[in-house]
Amino acid sequence: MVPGGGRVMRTTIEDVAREAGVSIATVSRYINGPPGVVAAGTAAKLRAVVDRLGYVPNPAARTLRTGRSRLIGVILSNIAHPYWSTVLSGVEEACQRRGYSVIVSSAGDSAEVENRYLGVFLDQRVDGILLNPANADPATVARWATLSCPVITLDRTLPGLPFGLVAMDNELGARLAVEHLVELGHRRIGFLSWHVANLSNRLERLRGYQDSLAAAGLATDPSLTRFVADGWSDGVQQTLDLLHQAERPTAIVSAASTLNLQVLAGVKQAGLRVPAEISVVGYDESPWDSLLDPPLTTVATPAHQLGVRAADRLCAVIEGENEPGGETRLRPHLIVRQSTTPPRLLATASGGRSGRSVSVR
Amino acid sequence: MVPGGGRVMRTTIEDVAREAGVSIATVSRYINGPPGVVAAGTAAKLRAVVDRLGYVPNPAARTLRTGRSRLIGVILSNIAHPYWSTVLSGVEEACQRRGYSVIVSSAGDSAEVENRYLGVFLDQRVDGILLNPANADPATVARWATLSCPVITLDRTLPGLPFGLVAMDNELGARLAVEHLVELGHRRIGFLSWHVANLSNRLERLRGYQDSLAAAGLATDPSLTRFVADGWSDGVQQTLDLLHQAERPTAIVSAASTLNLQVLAGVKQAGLRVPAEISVVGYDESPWDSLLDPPLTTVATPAHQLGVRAADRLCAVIEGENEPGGETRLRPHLIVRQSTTPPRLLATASGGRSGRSVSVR
DNA sequence: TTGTAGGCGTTATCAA
DNA sequence: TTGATAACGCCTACAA
Repeated sequence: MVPGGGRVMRTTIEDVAREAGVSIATVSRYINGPPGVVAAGTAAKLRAVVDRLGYVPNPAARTLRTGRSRLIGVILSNIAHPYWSTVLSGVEEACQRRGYSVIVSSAGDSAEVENRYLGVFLDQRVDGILLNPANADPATVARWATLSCPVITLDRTLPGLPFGLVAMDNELGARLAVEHLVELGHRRIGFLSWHVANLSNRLERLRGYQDSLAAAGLATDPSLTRFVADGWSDGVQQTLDLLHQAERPTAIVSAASTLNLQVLAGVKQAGLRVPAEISVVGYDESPWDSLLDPPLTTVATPAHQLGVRAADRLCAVIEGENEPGGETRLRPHLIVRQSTTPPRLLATASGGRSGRSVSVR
Repeated sequence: MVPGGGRVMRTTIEDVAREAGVSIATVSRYINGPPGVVAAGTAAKLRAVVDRLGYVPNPAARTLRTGRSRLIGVILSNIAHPYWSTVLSGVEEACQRRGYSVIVSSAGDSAEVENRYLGVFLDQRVDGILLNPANADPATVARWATLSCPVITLDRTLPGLPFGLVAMDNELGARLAVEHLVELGHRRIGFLSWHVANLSNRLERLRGYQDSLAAAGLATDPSLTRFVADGWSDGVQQTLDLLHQAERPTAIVSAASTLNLQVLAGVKQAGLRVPAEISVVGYDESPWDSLLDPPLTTVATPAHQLGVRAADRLCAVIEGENEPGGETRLRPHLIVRQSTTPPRLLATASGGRSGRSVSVR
């Protein structure tokens, strides 16, 4: 049987060689070599033939021969989430620019699924991997450690592994939120985070919160920091708990985009109005933040840019232009909308909310 | 130079053959053939060796030989948009299940970019393509027509081409919206669509609107149907125009997820309250619809499911289980929230909004 | 500057 | 039931 089954036969390097009256080696050199390796006249002739025949090298043959596929594997926790789909669009844009194709997968924050995808990608001989790692157990770490292709992790580190990192400046993000609130006059500021679980990005935001409180001369009351378990209900519950304690906070910082709505729901259930009775700062910019009532003040992170930078770095490593390690940090900025205002005490004294509806972008 | 550069050499079919004391042909048969082609004893031995060595066939070599890559190309208008990222997650899920990998691209609704990606995908020898086609000029259509790999279009047809289609039932979607409003007592119902531009999905929604008006015995007043030009401002403007005419509608149907917010903005600019003074029905379910003020009544479309079905059909075609043509339609359903209510006249008579906050899901 | 030739890892034909 | 072997299309060391 003819290999290739019913598929149309594409033109090969041999067709070009025959048509141009040269050897296939010359064609290959013309295609891949630096300009000048083939004589000017030959090159001109080849250019014409390649154009006319529409020749494109067969990537499978090329991969087989060179061991490089020009494929990049991306493993994200959830491609349907706005944050990650934005990151992905950045990755795709950068890879396209550099001539790589992107294979995607959605691992749902499960180390096991992650591992399965890793296998698929390695089997496909991807040239590099972009990974937003789930919480890593030792077995997984061991597996990742033996990888022979470059990996760059997104958002978080994989502790103990020498991979490059492209992430947000999380300490800065938390600090921006806290400083904004402190400036407004808040003294008791709650902080809601997913269970830290040794994940670097969560640790950093927590540290940013604690450090900036300290810098402002405020004590950290442990009861103001809450860690939420996976799922929808616990975030709401923790927010309620936070608000039901004797001396309740006048503001809350949500430390993750996926917690913003839980915090807001908790505040609503507690019967408090935002921002009159409690200020709320969200994390990450979701497309609906400006549509909420009130529009949410939030720490905006450059997700698209993260994707671009990560892909660029990975391609550079693949092409030997760059060392694999090291970290790139992207700076978030604060978007002040209407969910934050001076705390009631001051608000009353100074005439209330009126001055706070300015939108800084 | 050794091919494969610094990459670790993976175990090949030859390693397995040597280790098991058989020929590579036997190994290949064991790997690919139907069970039973190799003797039971040999199979057992091979299973053990394959396991121990962790052998996985090199996809490049396989592709080179068979002409099949187990790669599927997906061209979407915008992977960062919630609708499309949800579709993509469905595609990815189904492909993963069937052992295919997904290459993504975001073409930004430009036929030119679409074409470039098409080239990239063909060069990569994808086994099939999933495409949400932009508005096609004849040249593009001609190019698509000559394709040798199966294509399934998403959401819209590419007129004149025999590709399979997986799309929503758009007529039904528009009908659900109109019937809901008619039931509430509305008689003048506006309809806002992007310029139809010969795109099948837009035409179908328009027809659904017109037909269901007719079925309800209502005349179609052309001034109630508005077509919006690309961009942000025109949708707002058209909504204003619609509302400023002498006998203004009591309800508006937005015919595209990307128009929902423009309609809402226009209504706001016109100084009308939703739903007291005007009812609004949106299209597609965006994650923020339930967070809007008021929460938006909307025609929800099964985006994830669309991706799953499209990928499944494409894989089936690739594997010869299925004919390439034909269409699959997915049924939307209406989610009634609080942006729709009986028109003022009736509302006053019957006690107003109170009864309408039931959420049907 | 160009050509010859070997081999990358598979699958599939043919013969045994 | 198995083995030997010829491609698949390309890149590159080596020779000319």
